[in-house]
Amino acid sequence: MEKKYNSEEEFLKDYDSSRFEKLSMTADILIFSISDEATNNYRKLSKKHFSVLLVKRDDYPFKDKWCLPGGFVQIDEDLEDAPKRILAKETNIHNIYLEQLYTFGAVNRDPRMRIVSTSYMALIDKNRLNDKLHKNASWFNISITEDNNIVDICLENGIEEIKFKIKKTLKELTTDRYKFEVLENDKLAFDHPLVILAGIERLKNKIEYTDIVFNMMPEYFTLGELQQVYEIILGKKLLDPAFRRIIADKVEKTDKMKTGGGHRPSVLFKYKKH
Amino acid sequence: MEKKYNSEEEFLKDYDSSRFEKLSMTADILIFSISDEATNNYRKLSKKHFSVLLVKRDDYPFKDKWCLPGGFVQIDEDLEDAPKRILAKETNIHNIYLEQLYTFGAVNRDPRMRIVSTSYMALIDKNRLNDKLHKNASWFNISITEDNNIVDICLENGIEEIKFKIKKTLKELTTDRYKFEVLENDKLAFDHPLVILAGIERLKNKIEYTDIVFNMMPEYFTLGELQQVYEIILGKKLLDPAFRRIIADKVEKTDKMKTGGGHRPSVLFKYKKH
DNA sequence: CTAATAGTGTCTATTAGACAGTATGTT
DNA sequence: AACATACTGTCTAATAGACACTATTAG
Repeated sequence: MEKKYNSEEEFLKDYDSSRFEKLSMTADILIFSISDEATNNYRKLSKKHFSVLLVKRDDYPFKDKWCLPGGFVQIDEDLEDAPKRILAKETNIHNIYLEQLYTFGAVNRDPRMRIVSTSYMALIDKNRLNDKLHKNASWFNISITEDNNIVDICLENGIEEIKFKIKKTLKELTTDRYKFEVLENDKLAFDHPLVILAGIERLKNKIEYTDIVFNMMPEYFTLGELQQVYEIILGKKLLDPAFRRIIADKVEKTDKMKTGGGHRPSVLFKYKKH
Repeated sequence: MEKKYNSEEEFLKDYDSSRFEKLSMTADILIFSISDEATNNYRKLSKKHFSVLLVKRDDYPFKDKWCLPGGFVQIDEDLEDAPKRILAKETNIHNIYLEQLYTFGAVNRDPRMRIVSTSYMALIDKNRLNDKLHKNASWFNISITEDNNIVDICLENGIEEIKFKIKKTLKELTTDRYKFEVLENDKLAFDHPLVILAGIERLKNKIEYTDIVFNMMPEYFTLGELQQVYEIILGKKLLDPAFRRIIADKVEKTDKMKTGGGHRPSVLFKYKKH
């Protein structure tokens, strides 16, 4: 029989916080951005890639594998402050777009002990980064194909290639939710393949009904560049007039132009808030 | 200087899991359903309500306040199994729609100690529940109004009324994300006002592009009933022909009819998977 | 007959998709 | 001149919104 208390204070004074075995939490961050690939044809636009920042692990566990930037949530730190702290360490930018993605908590997801991880998605404009990357960090371009509910993801940074496959199976009857299962993965630590996929899907989805893309754009951009970004994230070509109609009220014409491309110059636009 | 290890096994054997102070986790579940309100006019359809299951707290902390069903995540239990276990205890239904909502982790959200809580949203058809509710549990009808970024929510179960207000403030520059702040709240424990709002918003959003509503519908229903459910969740009237066009390929006509309403009988439909 | 809901036809307005055409810089 | 991209006009198809009308039952 439990003891009876007369007030909240009395109860709290007596509370045994070790009644349940405690666990650790980490925060992992998917930092997404857009990369430019130089072209050898002076006329052509530089090809854009959608990329994610990974860190090579120096230490155990998963030594020499790649993982998302992350770290332990401190006992006196709000959950959402952990990714902010890590982001500040990893980049030198302030005011970064950050949103909570999903909390992963399989019992054996970490070999050290029970660790639950809340993942976050951050979107940045790489150009603001002025090369202050952490020494083990590297941008990987993402390519993704899906066939018959098997998702193939390939990440490459010019030196190394990371490939993995994830199987999606319909979980419940009346839902759009899937169960995700990692089929092949040599080079990524933890359950990070799942986190990466979750982030890509969230972004793909949100780009259609929010303005989050602009977090990855420089201050001034051409509509062609913006369209390219939409195209690589959505994974499909868009028709120019339709695209321009849709984003017309999200952008603002400036009096600047982008010239020097071996073709007609393009007007530079700015993001315009609602 | 850290010790150097030669293998993952060696490292793990030596790993000190108490390097960071650990914390506890709970899972809270928003169980949503649709309630019928009896009418005194034999002709009229019974009014439908959108409702949430709350539990009155018998013990400290927050003794005598209402809260969401929830409990501690066990050390040897997958995160997503915790809400399933709690749901099984609270209801007698299997195969319930369950989706992870958000993880709340403010340092002082629980007066006992550091507790991070992952919230889940469950959708059920109350009719399958055959009255096996937990003794302290009760269904509350939800009404919600928003004015000038202040959300007013009122929950009532026929006996008691729970009112609270939440202020939404735009957080970041280029996003749709808000910061939520509870302004008034006497009767709900913890940060559960925030959890409830997060759930309502998620559902409101998802009802438009998924089939989740059908998790709250009985096997056979009329299109009028289905439309009523859409209307209370979206908080607006819909036009019949438009509604029927939209859900046409999600439902299947049966040869059953619903009669006895003092008006033209209605064909009963079933959910049809894509 | 009447109140109340069920269910459909159709017109219009808006939005999305497609294609063709014109414009203009660099080498 | 020619290449590559920028940008626009317009036709058509599909979708959403609105309204009016018919149908059918219990009391």
